[in-house]
Amino acid sequence: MSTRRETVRQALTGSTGFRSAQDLYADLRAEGSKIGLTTVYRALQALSDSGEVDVLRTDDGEAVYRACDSEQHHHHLVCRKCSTAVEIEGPAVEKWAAEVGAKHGFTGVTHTVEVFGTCGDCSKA
Amino acid sequence: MSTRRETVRQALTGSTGFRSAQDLYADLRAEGSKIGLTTVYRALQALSDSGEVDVLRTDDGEAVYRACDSEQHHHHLVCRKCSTAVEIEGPAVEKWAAEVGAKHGFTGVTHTVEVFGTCGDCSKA
DNA sequence: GGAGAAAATGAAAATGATTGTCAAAAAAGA
DNA sequence: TCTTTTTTGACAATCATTTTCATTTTCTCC
Repeated sequence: MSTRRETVRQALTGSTGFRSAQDLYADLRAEGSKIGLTTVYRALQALSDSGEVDVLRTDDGEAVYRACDSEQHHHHLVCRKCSTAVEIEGPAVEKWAAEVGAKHGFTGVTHTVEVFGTCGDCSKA
Repeated sequence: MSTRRETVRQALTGSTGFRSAQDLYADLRAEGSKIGLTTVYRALQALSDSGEVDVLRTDDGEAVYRACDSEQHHHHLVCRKCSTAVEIEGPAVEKWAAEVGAKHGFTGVTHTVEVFGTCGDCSKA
């Protein structure tokens, strides 16, 4: 468990929203850390491989990460302005995805579900 | 309606799966077309802007496109081996997404839902 | 049909996120 | 402490996508 990985994990934990590697790197440098960009990428890679953080892709293909509270399978309600996210669950969706996959003869069925919108705070502004 | 855009549209229509710009470009060149890569990108951009084709991102961030039969809102069941896709609908999911968004005070709620798996043909092989 | 304006095209350069390389620095073991 | 292993980070390399810009094609009006 390297120090750097821990640094990145904490930077992520301190945020409620999804953050990009570049973004986190800029923040860490801004607050005085001498961490390198490569290391930030490696830490995020390791953290997502181990399932400690969730990853998703923005519309323009950039990978963004989040340290979620729940260890279990869940989805997100993400603000498209400030990227704040709420962890959500949808048992019905899980079942539906599995069924529709099986119905068409697919095996090893998984799914991605993300809900986007403008959060209450951003809606006011 | 330019000729080139029509060329790209047809190339897409001839495929049941999601295709990347690079991929389509290679195919078109292989079959003798003198089209340029830039034009393929521009055509796909225009087609997706007008809603004529659907776009999604692969795990590694590459944009892939598909000419779907349905003009209406729908989702996809995509084979992760051959990328063949089946258009699917899930009224329950639509409702759930809208509700969960509203419950947390989000406005302008949209969602992305994709189901992945290995299709019957690829499962055999 | 032809001249000129506007839109489309494509080659090549630029961009930007992400990954690979490799030598130096830090941590772990003995 | 000395050696081995792991981690780190500067820099270069990749690769999809976008920009730029000059050329070609299409449109439009005469």
